[in-house]
Amino acid sequence: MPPFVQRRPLTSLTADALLADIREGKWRLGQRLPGEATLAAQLGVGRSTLREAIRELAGKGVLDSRQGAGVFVIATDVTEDWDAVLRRASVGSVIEARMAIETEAAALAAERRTPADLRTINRALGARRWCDRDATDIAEHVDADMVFHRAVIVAAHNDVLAELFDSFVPRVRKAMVDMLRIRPLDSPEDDHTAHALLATAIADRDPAAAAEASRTHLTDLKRQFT
Amino acid sequence: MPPFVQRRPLTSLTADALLADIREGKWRLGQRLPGEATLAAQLGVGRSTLREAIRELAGKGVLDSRQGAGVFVIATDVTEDWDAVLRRASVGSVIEARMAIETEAAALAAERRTPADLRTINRALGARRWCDRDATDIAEHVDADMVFHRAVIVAAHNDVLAELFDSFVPRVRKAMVDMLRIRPLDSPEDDHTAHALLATAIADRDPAAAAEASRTHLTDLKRQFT
DNA sequence: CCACCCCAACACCTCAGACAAGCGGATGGG
DNA sequence: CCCATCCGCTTGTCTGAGGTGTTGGGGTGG
Repeated sequence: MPPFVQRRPLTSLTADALLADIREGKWRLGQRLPGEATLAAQLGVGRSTLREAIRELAGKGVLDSRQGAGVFVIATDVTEDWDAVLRRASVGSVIEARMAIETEAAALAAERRTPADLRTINRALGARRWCDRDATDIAEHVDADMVFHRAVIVAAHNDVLAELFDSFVPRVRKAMVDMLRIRPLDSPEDDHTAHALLATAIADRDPAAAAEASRTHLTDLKRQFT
Repeated sequence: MPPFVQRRPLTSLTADALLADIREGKWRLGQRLPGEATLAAQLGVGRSTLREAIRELAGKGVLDSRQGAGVFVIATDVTEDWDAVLRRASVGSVIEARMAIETEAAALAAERRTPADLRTINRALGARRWCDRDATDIAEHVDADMVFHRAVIVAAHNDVLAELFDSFVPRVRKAMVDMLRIRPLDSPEDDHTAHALLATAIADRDPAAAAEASRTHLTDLKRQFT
């Protein structure tokens, strides 16, 4: 019997069916799915179609297929959209989270920074200062600031912290641009000094000072937002 | 660290190659990609392989293919699946990130905790102790531990930190269960004392002590994993 | 009895080819 | 100028074949 008319590709429908089965616990977390041939026959689709459906779920992080072993469930649900959380949260909450990440990263960076990391940080610091004095575009200021902070995070050599920071960038960037448009920094010179202090602490391999410098800077930042 | 180059399915490599091309702007947002046959020839892979790579990127929300029309770029960057990052990251990195979040949250909790928060924390602490002494299932121990730590995070009254912690739970939970199965805690009593110390610091509204207690506990934890 | 090695069955991976289904521009009639 | 139709190109789906990696069981030596 030919299938009913369907506007959506069979691949997509198959992926939905599989996800529904996984959600209702037909196959548990970490468990192996039936073989391609078996599953394709059960669902009444061709092997290619099933394979593409599996790929789609693999892209979503639900399935993982290992050659020779089988296809395994690695998540029972699609993860919540992280951007949505950040949009919903207040600026204060985001800065607090940023403080948690950046102070820790600053301390780690002081311990782990390589000469190359140091060069990147100092170059970013220089660009940042140049922007402070000459550039007129506020967005450019903020971007230069982000580049510097990201260089610090990278020097910590921790992928999780780096990824967290990257998630925060768009939200923080927008908030900072909006704020600076309304009320510019009281003292650009002090702002630069705070950043230079952080860079120096990292160069000196002084974790405590680096964390301290990062914390005071972000505390000031938060005060401006409230 | 795992080997830098490891045998990966051609499908996955192809998906990465496409994503790299998109990121560097070879094809712009909303633009149509070359036809499957053309692209497959260019990349030197079979059409099925290319199709599965496209399907994988479609699952990530980067590409969208419409029958008869072509394949289109619908996002130039992939909001990296958070779970995927945590799976790929080392346990050490995850614990370091956890340290960043929990020490900050502990300090905030000490300032903001309500009487209700305190009750929840103490109840979780009690359940945790009970598990230490009577329960036999390792997973039950770990779950009780997670409940306690989550109660602390909730007391910080910061949605972003709470959401971050929740993202970490599955990964950390699995790692802890695996580890405890191989090598149980040296001293369950000391472990309980460390947690009780944290609860007391929060009750006393002492941010520095709370952060300190949280940090020492997680440092010990990290030591066991390395 | 245990530890180790070997191998065959099984699983996914990759390719090639064929035909169906759908979109979009070109075409030609009104 | 408008619109219905046609045709070329694109993706969708299926099938069959051969390749590669994993796993677990049986045989062997200690």
